[in-house]
Amino acid sequence: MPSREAETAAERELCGLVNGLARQIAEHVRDRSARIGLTAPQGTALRELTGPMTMRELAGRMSCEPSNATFIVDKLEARGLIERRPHPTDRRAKQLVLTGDGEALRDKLIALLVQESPLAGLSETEQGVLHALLDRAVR
Amino acid sequence: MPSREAETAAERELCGLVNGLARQIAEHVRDRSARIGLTAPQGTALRELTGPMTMRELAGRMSCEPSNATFIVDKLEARGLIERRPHPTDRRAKQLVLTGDGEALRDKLIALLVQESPLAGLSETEQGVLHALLDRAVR
DNA sequence: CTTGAAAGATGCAAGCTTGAATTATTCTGA
DNA sequence: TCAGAATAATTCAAGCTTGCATCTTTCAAG
Repeated sequence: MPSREAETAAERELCGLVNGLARQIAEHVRDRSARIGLTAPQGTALRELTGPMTMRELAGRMSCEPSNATFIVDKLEARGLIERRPHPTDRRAKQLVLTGDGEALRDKLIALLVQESPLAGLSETEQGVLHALLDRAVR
Repeated sequence: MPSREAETAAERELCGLVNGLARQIAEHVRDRSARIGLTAPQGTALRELTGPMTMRELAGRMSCEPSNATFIVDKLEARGLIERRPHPTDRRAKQLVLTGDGEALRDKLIALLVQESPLAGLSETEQGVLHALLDRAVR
């Protein structure tokens, strides 16, 4: 039976590993986004725009504050990749919609992101186990 | 056998989970650091200062750029928690050493960080499996 | 020895992120 | 109905992070 001390040390190491992997993933997104002239957060936003959604929904998917989503969407809108439309049923909200250019660039980005994913080192079964564990951890 | 498409979708979801957990860990550090009057990066630096080390080594442990480590160490030094000493064998480098106050505050922080860790939801065996998987992934 | 490449640390500009207001709109209960 | 709470989005200031340029010191090949 490991000591309490060794236990917490292992836990801290585990945190380090999680952060390291997250960092690697972020680096991957940054690299691929740069190839199409976008910053990492801009690329993340484009990736998460799987369909029309509100600012808040996008912020949730990007795991960032709504005010930050505003900042990033401003950039994408200025580039003509996104449109901010009035929400059909809630006048408080905006509905984000990709333009034609936005759609095209998103397809390109997705294709780039698939290549050499940081998780490629794990088999499909391993990814399944990892998924289950993380699901339980973040609960 | 899952389609290529479903496969990449699962992979993307997995990335989201990793980021989510990393975020939760960061939030935990931010919260505990705040209780002793430090920001999250300052707390991380204090936690990683397990002994005398160079700026570069600290940056490596914190997974950040050396220039950022400079910024953060400036703050901790101004607070009297850290000292920058000349490195004993390499005149290019600095040796970071905790002051008495620094040691005391670090102990307090470690004790706080142990409580209700985001990974507490996982059993010890599960943490072991997770550790092995992440190790393979970040390789 | 000496010259050039590399490594440690820092300064700075630019961009990212957060948290705390602010405004507009919707929801809820009396 | 209507006042108050809650929600969507935005603005702004302050702090964080990165990348690049610079300086100093060390290393390595000739």
